Amino acid sequence: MAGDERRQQLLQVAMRLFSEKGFSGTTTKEIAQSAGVSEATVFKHFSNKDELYSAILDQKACDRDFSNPFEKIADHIAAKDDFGVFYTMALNALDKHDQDENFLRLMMHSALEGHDLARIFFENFVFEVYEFLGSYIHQRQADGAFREVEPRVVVRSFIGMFVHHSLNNILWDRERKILKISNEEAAREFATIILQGIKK
Amino acid sequence: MAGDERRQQLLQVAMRLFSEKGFSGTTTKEIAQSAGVSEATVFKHFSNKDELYSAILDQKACDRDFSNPFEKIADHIAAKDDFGVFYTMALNALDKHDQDENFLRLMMHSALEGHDLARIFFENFVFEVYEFLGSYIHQRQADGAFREVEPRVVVRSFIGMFVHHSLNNILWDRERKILKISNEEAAREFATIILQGIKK
DNA sequence: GTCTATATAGCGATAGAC
DNA sequence: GTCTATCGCTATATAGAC
Repeated sequence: MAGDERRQQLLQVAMRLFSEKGFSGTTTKEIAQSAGVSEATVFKHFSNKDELYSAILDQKACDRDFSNPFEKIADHIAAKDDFGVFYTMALNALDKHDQDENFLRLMMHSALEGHDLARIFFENFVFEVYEFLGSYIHQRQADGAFREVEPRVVVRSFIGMFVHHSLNNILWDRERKILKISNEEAAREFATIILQGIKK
Repeated sequence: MAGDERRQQLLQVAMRLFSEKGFSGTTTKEIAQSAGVSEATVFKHFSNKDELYSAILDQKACDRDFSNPFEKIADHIAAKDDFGVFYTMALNALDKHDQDENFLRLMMHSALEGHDLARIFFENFVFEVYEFLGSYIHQRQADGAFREVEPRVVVRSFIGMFVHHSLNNILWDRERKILKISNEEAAREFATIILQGIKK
């Protein structure tokens, strides 16, 4: 296998294992075995275990997916389509969490372990969401459409709904037995609750 | 130090370390050093590392704190004081998360690592909250006070707000710089949003 | 109840052949 | 680019003295 190809494969495998068992809970031996190579090969591609995490970070940091939601809701923002803004935001996140199940786990592990991965994600993406959505809420308050609440509290409440929902699905309810609901329905309910909750 | 006393001390130390670094990220040596004893002493009190986790589980499982919120909101339930129910619920959780910062971290680590601790907590406590609060919402829908929404979706949305808020505080905003808000204010906002969000 | 000393195994990482 | 073999270290756990 070509160098770059192998490197990518190892990154994928490491990402999956780190997301399942955390950094300290994953051994280089497991990574090697899951990739079907020897441990020595792993260390030829990444000089040490930490570098594997850094490589994941580099890859995720460059991932333009993070800026996607803003593009997706730009039209709704411009049209002051409140429901469209919140619904699209939630649905986009829920779908992303479903499509890449490991992502949330990886972030949670990283956050708890104090690794940079989650911090970077937070500073580069979550922070932007607060700014972006917060300023929209502020604007709609000026319009007289929303009541006076600290916009960041609203953003936190809203993000809490769908992040917690995804975490529940991943951690306890993978088969969706406790709460059988599609992402579309969930996004609709969350958007409806938050909008009704802050409207004037 | 007496056997029971030492045992309790070791449990406290282990709980703190597990919550900070997870189970696999914590060494028995660290536990011993933090408690000011030798490793051998740790293994005299707990025959192996896993038993330390089990002992924590036993202790937490017996913790009657978990049933507290229901008692605290019983009056509000009886009086159909909607705001009181949701406000007290949220404030109680936020205060508990503040008072025992390690608790949420321990639960998250445990959940991600697939240990029993979080599962037991979920089945014995969280599940009850869904039942309890869910049936109250159902009742208030029958009263015509709340609109028709799946009660469990409402419960999930609401729990999501304050759990996510606590997680944010613990993981990123320990100094409360990003969102400076007291637990009382937060609980009030969350309760207001959810109530306005589901009222008829 | 606690210690020092030690056993055993697994971890991250390297050397050197192919 | 990959392997086998191996190193040094640390982790869990035990033995046995005090």
